[in-house]
Amino acid sequence: MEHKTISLADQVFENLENDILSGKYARGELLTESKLSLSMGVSRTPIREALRRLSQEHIIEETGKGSVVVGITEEDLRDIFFIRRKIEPECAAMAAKNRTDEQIAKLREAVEFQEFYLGKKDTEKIKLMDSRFHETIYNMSASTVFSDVLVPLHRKIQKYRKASVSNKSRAAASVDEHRKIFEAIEAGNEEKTYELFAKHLENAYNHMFGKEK
Amino acid sequence: MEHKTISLADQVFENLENDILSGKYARGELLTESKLSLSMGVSRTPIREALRRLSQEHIIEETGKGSVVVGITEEDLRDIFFIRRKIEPECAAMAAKNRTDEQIAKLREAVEFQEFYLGKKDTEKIKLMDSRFHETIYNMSASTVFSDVLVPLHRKIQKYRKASVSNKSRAAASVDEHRKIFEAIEAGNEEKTYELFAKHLENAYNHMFGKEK
DNA sequence: ATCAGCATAATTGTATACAATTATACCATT
DNA sequence: AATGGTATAATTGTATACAATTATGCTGAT
Repeated sequence: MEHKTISLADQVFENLENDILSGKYARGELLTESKLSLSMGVSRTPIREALRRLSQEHIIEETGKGSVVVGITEEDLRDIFFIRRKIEPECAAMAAKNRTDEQIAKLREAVEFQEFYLGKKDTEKIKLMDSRFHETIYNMSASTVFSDVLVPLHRKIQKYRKASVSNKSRAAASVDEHRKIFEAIEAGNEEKTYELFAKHLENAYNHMFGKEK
Repeated sequence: MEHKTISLADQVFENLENDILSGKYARGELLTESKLSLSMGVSRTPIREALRRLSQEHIIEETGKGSVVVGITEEDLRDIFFIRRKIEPECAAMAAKNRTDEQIAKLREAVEFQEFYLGKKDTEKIKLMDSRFHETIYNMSASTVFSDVLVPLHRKIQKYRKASVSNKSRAAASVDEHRKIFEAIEAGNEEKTYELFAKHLENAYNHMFGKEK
């Protein structure tokens, strides 16, 4: 049993990020440390920490007198996809190059779980495994720079309520693409990984915004 | 006089980031909150806040028992340049599109100061104005996503001690390129801005790592 | 001499107390 | 009624106190 205890600050961050990106807290709403402290039942210290992290990721904006909820706009979504399409295929290719057995196992597991939950039509779990798939690849690249850039971008997209991958057809296709990407990474085929990944992101983009560009 | 008072936490962050990226604190060194608190003469609270931010940018790594200095490696530099070359020209093109008079004025000022300090051979000031030039462009893009990604990347490069733009020939060429980029942005010419910027980054990269790739 | 175990110290995590700043509301004056 | 000023309250910034965990070193037994 080596259960890593998660700090209150981390939990608060998780909850707040979720509540904001999922729309529970509306854009423009004002959050204060005291009220959050009261409503969440923890002291201001962990609250402050979480707010600072959210502020750094531009999910809220600290005004000096409360924090205003910013959330994420459709324009943000487009920018995020633009950046991901420009750099994430390269990151995946690096993963194919630097892969370790342990990471390959973890990636395979993410794919297999996605296939399993696809059958169950459990979209929440599918999204969870989607995060694991992509973040595992970020780690496999062995580049903290790529990881630091891509993790927050992916998290924002992932949790955005409108970005529901609930559309069944896309979900199935997406999982299928993950399977093929996984195989390319496992085989260490950098070029193929790059191309499959670029196509994967293009498809996701087109599905989200429509074919017309 | 509306001097925005800078919080202790911000100052601590600035100082620590500088000390780490400039090499004062060596890679692998262990920082503890108590010692920093003592040596900097402030309580642990602002220290913690600064450490968290540094950790989020992977400049240090929190181990649960002190924070290990990570700094920035040459591999990081390459990754940063890769990403910048992929997305920063687009950001500059957006700046050319969304420019405002006020921002144009600020950008012009940055270029003119650089030209002035180039004559004075004041490399520190040149670097400072280089930061202002690039960060102004990030702001002009009016995209928080691009800005959030690019600002930390540029800061890391900027402060890296080996990345001294002290080489006179490159400094002169760089300032000249800034001037031309500024003119393209002022004119609102997106395509030209994109191309000039791409070339600017390519030149900076080649100067730092040598032509061979 | 070596190793186990326990006491001690060092460190982070959290809560609370206090300071400083800023908004707000109320009251008095015109 | 409008305005200005002042007291009050709300909020963040900082410091400190306390809790919990973990490393460290010492002591004693074999």
